[in-house]
Amino acid sequence: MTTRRSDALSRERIVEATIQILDTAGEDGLTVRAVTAHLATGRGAIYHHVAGKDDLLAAAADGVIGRVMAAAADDEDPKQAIRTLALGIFDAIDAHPWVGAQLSREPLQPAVLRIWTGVGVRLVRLGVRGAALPDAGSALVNYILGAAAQHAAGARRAPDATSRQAYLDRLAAQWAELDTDPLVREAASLISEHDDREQFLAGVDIFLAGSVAPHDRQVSDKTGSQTGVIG
Amino acid sequence: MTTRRSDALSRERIVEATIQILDTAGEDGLTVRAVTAHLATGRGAIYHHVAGKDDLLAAAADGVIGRVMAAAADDEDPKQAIRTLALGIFDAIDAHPWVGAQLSREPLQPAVLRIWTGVGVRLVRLGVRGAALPDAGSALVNYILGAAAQHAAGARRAPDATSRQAYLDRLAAQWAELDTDPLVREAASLISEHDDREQFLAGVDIFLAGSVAPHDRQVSDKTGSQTGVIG
DNA sequence: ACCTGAACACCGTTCAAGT
DNA sequence: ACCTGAACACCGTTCAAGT
Repeated sequence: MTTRRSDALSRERIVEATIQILDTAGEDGLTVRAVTAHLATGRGAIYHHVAGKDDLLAAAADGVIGRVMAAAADDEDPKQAIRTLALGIFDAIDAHPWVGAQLSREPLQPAVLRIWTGVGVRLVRLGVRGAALPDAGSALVNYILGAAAQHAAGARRAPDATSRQAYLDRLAAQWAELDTDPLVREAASLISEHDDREQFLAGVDIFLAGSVAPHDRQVSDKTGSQTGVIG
Repeated sequence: MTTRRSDALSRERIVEATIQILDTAGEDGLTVRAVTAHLATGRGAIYHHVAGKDDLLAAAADGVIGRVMAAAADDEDPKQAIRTLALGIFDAIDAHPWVGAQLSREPLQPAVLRIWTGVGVRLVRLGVRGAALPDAGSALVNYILGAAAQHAAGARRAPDATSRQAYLDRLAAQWAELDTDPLVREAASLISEHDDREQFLAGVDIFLAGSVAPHDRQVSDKTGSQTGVIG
């Protein structure tokens, strides 16, 4: 009674099925049983093509991010190019919330390396050089990944506009309750009016401004004592 | 043969046991069975005091972050106060890597609200006001959470100095392979020499520089079309 | 009211048996 | 070489029965 298989199994077809299931049923809905049922095969069949569930999730995220990076138009203005890239990642995670959680799970996965590279080349074009490049790169990448994960988690809990509003009101109320400072309370009231995408872009601009501005770094001796030097 | 219970069960004792298990056995080692065995009670006993495993993880993370926020010394210089707070969170996540993953999972959880508040009050003290406050706050919070999650994930995979070095070499090699730009390759070679804690602080300083510097924000009409206005 | 632990409805992964 | 699906070793959560 299951749909008959038309093609042989392959890593690509398995990953494609995984993305479809994640988009439809969410992260909790991704089970090996669901994937193999979708492909009309036995539960153990996929283990000939993928290492396991972790590999499956990383490959699915790379499928989504890979398309974004390939499609990202490269503006002549390097700042604008970085904004476009960041927004592309944001929109992709908005459309596929499970990617947001996945990118925070493993720094070495292909999708994250793609983002590092995309950000890296554009920062070079912006004129960032030497030791400032890894610093600015990690700042921007970590901000993008952090914001995307938080937005995706929020989108997962409150998918439609009404529940989103209720969610934000609850957040604003809780926050206002925590602090009596009138300025903080005012900021809390602004939460329910904000647009996630706008706010995300505002953060990108803050990091861009900070990356080109000369900043008063303190000497490293004073702060880098606990973890110490590696090796 | 199990150790006899000396006290009655309570939410605090359950959360304390959860933190101990997470620190010892990692996130994969946290099972309801492990918690109840540690407390020498039946598997279903904890459900009288906590909602479930999600609640348990959120409460454990709040336990760790709550202590950090309470202990964070408040420097008179508002920039230094922000650096101290960020480093406190970073160090806590370095010591308890599972917290890094947990904070990215749910924006409304107590631990994340604590961080929002701590960052918010210090930004006000720095002179950030009005609409710039939520923008700067979300930028900093999302950067802290993103960087902490990435660092924690790396620390989980490579706990000691030797495996960390091998890990970074592999990352640098993969990155250099992806791009032929000599400047990017040079940046990739710098990866294996960097210190995570130093780089984290450099990112905080970039953010601080960008928050006080006037930056060339573009008009919102041009970018905020997809998600649209809420409500 | 709180605790117990068997039972339930699931998981990911393995592996002998087939093609 | 690839696929099948039963079997294995786990999960989180529920709930009748006890105290």
